[in-house]
Amino acid sequence: MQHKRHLITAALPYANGPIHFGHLVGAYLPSDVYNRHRRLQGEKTLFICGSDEHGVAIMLNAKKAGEDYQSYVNKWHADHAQVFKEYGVEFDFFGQTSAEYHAEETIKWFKDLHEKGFIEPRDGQQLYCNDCHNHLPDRFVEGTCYKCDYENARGDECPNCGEFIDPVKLTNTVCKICSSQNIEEVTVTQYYILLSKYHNEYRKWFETKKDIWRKTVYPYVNSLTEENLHDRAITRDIDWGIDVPLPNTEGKKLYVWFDAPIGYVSNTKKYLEETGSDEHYLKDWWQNEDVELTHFIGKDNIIFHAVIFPTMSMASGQAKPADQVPANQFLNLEGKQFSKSTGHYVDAHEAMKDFGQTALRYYLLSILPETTDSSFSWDQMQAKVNNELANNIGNFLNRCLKFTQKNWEEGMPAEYFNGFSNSEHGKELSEDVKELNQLLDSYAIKKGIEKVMNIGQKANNFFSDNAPWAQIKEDKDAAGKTLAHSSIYALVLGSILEPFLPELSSKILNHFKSISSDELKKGIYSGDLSGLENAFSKGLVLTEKVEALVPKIEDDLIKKMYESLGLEKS
RNA sequence: CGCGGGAUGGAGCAGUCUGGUAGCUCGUCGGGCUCAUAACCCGAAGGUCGUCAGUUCGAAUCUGGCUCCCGCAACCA
Repeated sequence: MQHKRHLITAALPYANGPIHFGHLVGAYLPSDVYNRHRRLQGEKTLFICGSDEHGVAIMLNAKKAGEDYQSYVNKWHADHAQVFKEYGVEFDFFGQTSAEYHAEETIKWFKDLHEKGFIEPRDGQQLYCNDCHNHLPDRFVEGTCYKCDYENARGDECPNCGEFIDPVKLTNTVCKICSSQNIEEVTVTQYYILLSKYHNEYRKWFETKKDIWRKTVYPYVNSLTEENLHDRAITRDIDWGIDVPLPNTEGKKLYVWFDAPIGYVSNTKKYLEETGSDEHYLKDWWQNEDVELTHFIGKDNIIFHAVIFPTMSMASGQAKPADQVPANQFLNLEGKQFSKSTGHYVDAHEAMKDFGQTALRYYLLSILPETTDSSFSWDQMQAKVNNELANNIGNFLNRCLKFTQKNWEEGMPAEYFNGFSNSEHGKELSEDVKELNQLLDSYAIKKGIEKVMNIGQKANNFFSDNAPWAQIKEDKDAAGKTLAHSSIYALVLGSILEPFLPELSSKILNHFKSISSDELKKGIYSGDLSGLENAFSKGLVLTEKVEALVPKIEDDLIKKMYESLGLEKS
């Protein structure tokens, strides 16, 4: 089925700390590339994100920072918005789950699921700290394992024997919030979402994804859901979050992971309202079968986007389930995990100041962990940016544009541009661009940017093989034709770089602004070069000053990066 | 024996579903060119595809065991 609309979401960043390269490669850069790609194909897209602002972790850190919850999350929300701006990640809307409009939407979902019999209260045993007065979920306690007597068993799993721990059975239990041992077991009533009731319907839908979803996603979800779906508590006894919309539930809030994914929906609604659109967020988007819904996430979020949210959506009838969940693996830094606390960490804002958007987007996109965990290395970033981006693409543009400008100051005549689209090179270029489209259609973003580099290499080869510097001594028209056709390569490169490196793309296309049109751009992007001869019917005059488009990364800067990590440059 | 993914020339990765001369980018070495950001072009060296066993005429690819790395919901974002 050919989709006409694309609803694209990127994982809601948790408003509890900085966004680093791992988050960018996991969800934000690939979703941005995909969104720009679909837009350039002329398809209608909606790219939605927002801050995820509830949950116990935020409460603890806000308290630690001595701030009230709202201003704490607002601060991180603003910081994240700034990172996205710097890295050129352009959401149509970036909302907040602490906002009133989000609570309204979430309550609607809760009531709907409740009325349809998918939510019910259950009594359960829970630990409560009498010193800091917190209910203690499993990750907030430690104790002695009741199976192997290991003393530092976590509340969810014993690292020694691998047993899945029931936290109320631990002995010598310690509160991880305040280190108190004054912990008691209390009986609490929480509301559960009965995912198990929807197991058959879920599997029926899920099994249609067998040959569509990535092999890092489908087998994993399959193993989690084959037997049954676990009912999950979706309320908590805390004082930050959305109130449970039922009588006699004072002090209970909705669990953060219940409301967070609904944020995609509420933010869509808010966006359409704010922009004065006459579209309806459900009928035109979330319930529209002609919409392709894609969730870009990291592998840690698979269960929520591939199991729980689709089930909530289908069971409530509020929304269609995801079409695609192209989850990415993780990114390491110089072979080890990013860790802010140990300083093995790179601040995304600082990196942007030093390297700029084009270099960072290029390197990060070229190491997207689409199939396996990958590693960020400053040495490799320097090598790849300098050798591939600057020397290949950057230098090609420079040599092509400078040569043209120097020898055809008043412009190149139209006839030089004729014949390219039907030539061997033109046909090959057209095929390559079509292949690029297919790669991006199927979420192969890393292969996509490799394809673009490959096209750049071919452009360089075309230039070198024809040697216009030699041609011009014998036959200026032949040299002119080489340069005109090279300019076409430059124009095409500028167009197809747009999803990946929007800043570089617009610098390239700026040289061609006299001949560009939306129609031509769309044609080129789809691999149809037939509009070129008409576009160049008045020839080409390069009026912009030609400068090095991709500056190289100097050794000193890389050395500085290694020093700030406390590592020797290898 | 909980589940899923991964292990491929110096580095980073593709190829594994659908078995048949091991591929890409970077790095290294040799040559060419000089329009260009000391750049570009051509060529070469370098891998028993984690390990052990099996199936097969033939295995990176299929099967089984093992080792190491990453991740993992069931009131934790």
